[in-house]
Amino acid sequence: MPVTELPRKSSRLSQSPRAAVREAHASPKGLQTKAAIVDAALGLATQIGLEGLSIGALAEVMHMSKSGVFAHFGSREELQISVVREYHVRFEDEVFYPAMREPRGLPRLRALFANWMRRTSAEIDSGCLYIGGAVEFDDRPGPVRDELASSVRTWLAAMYRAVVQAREEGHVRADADAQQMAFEIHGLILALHYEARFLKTPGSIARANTGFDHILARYGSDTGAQPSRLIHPTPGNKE
Amino acid sequence: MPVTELPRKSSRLSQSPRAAVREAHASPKGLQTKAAIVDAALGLATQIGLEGLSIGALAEVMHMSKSGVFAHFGSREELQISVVREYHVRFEDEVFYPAMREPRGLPRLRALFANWMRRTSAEIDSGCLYIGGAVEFDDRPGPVRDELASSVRTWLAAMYRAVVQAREEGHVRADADAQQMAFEIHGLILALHYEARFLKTPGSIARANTGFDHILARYGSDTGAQPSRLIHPTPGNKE
DNA sequence: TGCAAAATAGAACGATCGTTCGTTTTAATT
DNA sequence: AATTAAAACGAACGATCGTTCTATTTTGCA
Repeated sequence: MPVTELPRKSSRLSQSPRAAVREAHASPKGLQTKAAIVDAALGLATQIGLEGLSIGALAEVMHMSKSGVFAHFGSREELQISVVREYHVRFEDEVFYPAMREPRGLPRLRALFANWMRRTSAEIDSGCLYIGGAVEFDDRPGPVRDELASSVRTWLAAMYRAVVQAREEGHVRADADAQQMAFEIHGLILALHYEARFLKTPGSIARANTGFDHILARYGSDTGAQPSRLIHPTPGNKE
Repeated sequence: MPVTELPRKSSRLSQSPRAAVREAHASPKGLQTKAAIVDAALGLATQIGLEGLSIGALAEVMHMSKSGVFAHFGSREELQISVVREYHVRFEDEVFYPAMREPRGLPRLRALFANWMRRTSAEIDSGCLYIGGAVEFDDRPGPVRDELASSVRTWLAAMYRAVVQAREEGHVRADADAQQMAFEIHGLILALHYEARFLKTPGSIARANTGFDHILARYGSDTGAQPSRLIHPTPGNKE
């Protein structure tokens, strides 16, 4: 299974030709307000979903006319794609790149999960676009779904790679199934989002952290398996 | 934390007064077509979501007029609630009650998970209302959200109860945290739904089953921890 | 078989949606 | 300061939404 490296500025480089042409003729002011629109759109989309995101509501938030907002994207679909790309960039900056400063192996894997947890915990109020978008575009083919799936796969591949490296470093058992381990970790994040955001079950954050410890204990090499504490323990885990 | 028993005919008994009055004057034919409408609506809702469910599309599927369909419910919201109730009833019949025939403790817990897995596997094509609805009604208060959350909580409480009973029977460690165990199991189902339905990752079903074995191995009492095989192994787990 | 009631149809409503078009205002450049 | 292009506006479009109303058909019961 091929796992590609997360490119630093992939979001900007991989834009559709249409948007690229559009921005080639754009003036600084245009780019600035477009960025502001995308920012507001991201805020709306994480709350009411990518499908619920309407240009009318977005225009109202921006104190602009519908057509004024619309002109920056050319279609609602292009707006949705821009929102997904923006989310992807922020996710990278907040979760992926900071963890890359940790040494390969268990420290980096811990940092990836800790950062992921911190972001998901914050998203208990706002909502996660990768989770919400997955449900909305389950069986709705098209460029928005492709963009979403591509972003998520890139992130999960990074997680998988960290597990493989931890195995190479001898921090997890040599016979550990990296895909299996990444799958179980993914489940913890999803359960946290579901139970904390929808059901509002108290203690979900602590349970996700504990679940990660359990996974590490299971797959940890018999030699250097510390009692496993998170790099950056989130304050307020007890509730 | 109180865990209530799943009442056998709760769905019929707990209907809103408005719908109850309506059906008090209903003729057999009316109830019959209403059931058919709810059935079709459930099919649509699992695919495009409860929010995407429109009366117009539903009427087209039913070969009826919009107003004809509408009259059975009085509002779109009441239709959505009916769909959630129907989903709840089917979930009970398919997942919960069959497992109750298994003896308390580990066998029943295994059966609950196996049935849950079987249903979620089938829903890779159709979609799960409990998962999709949770995302759609994350922060959208109202009776639909209440109905959804109530149903899910009832089911998760049943799962929790099975874990507690397995602990009482000595099938899992006496110091095991039942809420924690139920949380981790829930995560496996969510990861399966996400990776199989949205990302179409091969092997997800097998990974969910393996994850359950890992959880049982972790929490299993040192005495009677069999190598853990599922009651009803789903055919085609390898892919 | 006749009669009342329930079930369904059909048309129309106000609202909102994404989108288009022509115009006007604003910004960037010479 | 003048010129040109980009940005924003405002009105309107066709479509679809949930809902309401009245009329018609169908059903269940005496």
